[in-house]
Amino acid sequence: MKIESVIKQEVAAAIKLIYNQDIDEKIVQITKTKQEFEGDFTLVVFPLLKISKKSPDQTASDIGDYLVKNVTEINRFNIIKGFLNIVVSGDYWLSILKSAYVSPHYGYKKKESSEDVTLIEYSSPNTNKPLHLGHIRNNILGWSVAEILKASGEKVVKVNLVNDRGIHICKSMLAWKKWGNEETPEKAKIKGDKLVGNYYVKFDQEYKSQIATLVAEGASEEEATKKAPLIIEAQEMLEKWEAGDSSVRTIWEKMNHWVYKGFDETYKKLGIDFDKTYFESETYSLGKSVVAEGLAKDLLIKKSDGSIWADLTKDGLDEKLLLRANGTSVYMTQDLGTAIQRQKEYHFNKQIYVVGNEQNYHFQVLSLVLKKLGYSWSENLYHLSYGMVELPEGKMKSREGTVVDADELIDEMISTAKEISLELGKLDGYTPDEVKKTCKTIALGALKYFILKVDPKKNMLFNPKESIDFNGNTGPFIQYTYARSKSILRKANEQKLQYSKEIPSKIKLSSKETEIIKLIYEFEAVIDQAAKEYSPALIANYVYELAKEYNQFYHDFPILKETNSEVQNIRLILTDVAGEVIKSAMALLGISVPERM
RNA sequence: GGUCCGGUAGCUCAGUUGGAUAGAGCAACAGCCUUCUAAGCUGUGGGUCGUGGGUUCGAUUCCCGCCCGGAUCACCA
Repeated sequence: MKIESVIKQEVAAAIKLIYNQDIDEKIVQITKTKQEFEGDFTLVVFPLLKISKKSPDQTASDIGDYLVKNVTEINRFNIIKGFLNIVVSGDYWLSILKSAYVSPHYGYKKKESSEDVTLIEYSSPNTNKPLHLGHIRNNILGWSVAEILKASGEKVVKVNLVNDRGIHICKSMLAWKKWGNEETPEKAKIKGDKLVGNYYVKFDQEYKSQIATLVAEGASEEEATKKAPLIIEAQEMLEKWEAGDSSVRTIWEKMNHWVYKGFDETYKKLGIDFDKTYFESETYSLGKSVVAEGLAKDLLIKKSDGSIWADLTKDGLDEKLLLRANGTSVYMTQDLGTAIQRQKEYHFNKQIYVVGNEQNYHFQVLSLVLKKLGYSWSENLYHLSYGMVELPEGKMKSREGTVVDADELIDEMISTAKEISLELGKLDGYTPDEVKKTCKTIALGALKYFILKVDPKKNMLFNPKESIDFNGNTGPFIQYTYARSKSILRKANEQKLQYSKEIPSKIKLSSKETEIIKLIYEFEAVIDQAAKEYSPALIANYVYELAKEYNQFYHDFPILKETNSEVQNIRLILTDVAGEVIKSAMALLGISVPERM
């Protein structure tokens, strides 16, 4: 049992004995003791004063005496301003270190997978443009949350829903057909997604100039936007696509194929993957029957033009269109359909959508409509909403060319990592292959950590210059700490300082050592908390704390110079375990740690 | 205007179910390479936790009002 729980129980027992009262364990508040005071756990005694009818200090001292007498793990206590600081014995922490060391996963026990399935959808790209910085946040968030959930014992299915149809793809297709001269990624020597993106931009430029011409000829802006020949042609193309026109479908398949190849490269670079990929071209008509059913049951309303709506005014929202007058579905219809389909397919316990906060309203409506239609699991849908990534100059705008391309960013990070590493002489004696691998590891570590350490729901600022910072609270700092720990162990091995698995049961730990063991001890709880809050940021900030603590520790105590072999042994074991916990924690963020750097 | 989210040091961010003197990093300044790797360590300065009220022994945390910033309120996805 966790030591906190033991203390809680014993405090309750103490109150029963001393003040002869039964209490609700909830009012027993056990927190971690602040660094500047002596102790490991702190009992806040204020809530207990009503029961004890004594002064804070007297109450604390009564309970403290009882604890020391009755709990073997508790050595002593001190009282400061109504806070009872409890000192847990070094032997207890030693035993924690020992059990962590002999367990196969060091820091935490991998839990048995439960039967509950969690579906997590992320990435969900459009196929008309390459991935950018915003997608990176989405992708690594989704992937990391999936890993965290797995670590906390859930069964997770990672899905991607590719938006491969619609007017935006037709725009790229049309521009390619008109001005592309049968260009291919191979001929142009660029990634397929980039090529398709270029034609999307081309379309937009030509379209704008057509609008300008029309406006010059006296049309209103609104008219011109609708009447420009290009947009009409694109719409015709979409209709042909829907009708299954083979020539349009052929171009569509060809260009989408290019894009997928490009996306796969980017995903691979980022180190993310999916268990299943859905395509909107296959799901876009889903949900129609559900809407029809809802209408038949009078849960939805039909307007005079034939369009079908959900009335959400009672929930404080507006009416929401579910089916157009011409019978075609909209975004919401599809999402209703896919949610129901996935429920049938996976019987998921919950489904998480990793989608930007601009769609908060959409997901609010999705849940409500499903509920209205009688699906009780609608409350198990969770929108993991994340904020925008902003640049120092402001928001990313594709029109103004201020979008940060995912591939370019990664490449830039890699070359910067290389520059800095060379400058510091970190890569001396590396083979070209090792150089490449290490720089990639560091660059991705920097990028991923920089993004994941921020609370998802907050908008975040991405400063390209400052993000490639390897000092302080950064991925490379943590990687560096791990590499150092490995280096110590290697050295110890060379010097035949073979440390045994036998941990002496009685040895005095320094306060720094105890701090590190406490952090290791917390790891499992942190994972559970992070899983509950879908928060990689929690893991990130935890592992930083551990790395920092450890860095300070081995600065203060040159382990290999230690003359007492028992102390040296303990420190080497601590080094080993702390390193492995850092590695496990970073793995949950999708960040690998190098053996050397 | 309605709804949702944010506002903590000059900047980027933490802050556990309400607890002690609100914490890191960057930037600035001053030190530390004969240790295992200085991508590091130590120290100094920097705060009316947007603001005004309320609840409480105790509020950055919970409730209400206001101010500022963002998102959204499409027969786009």
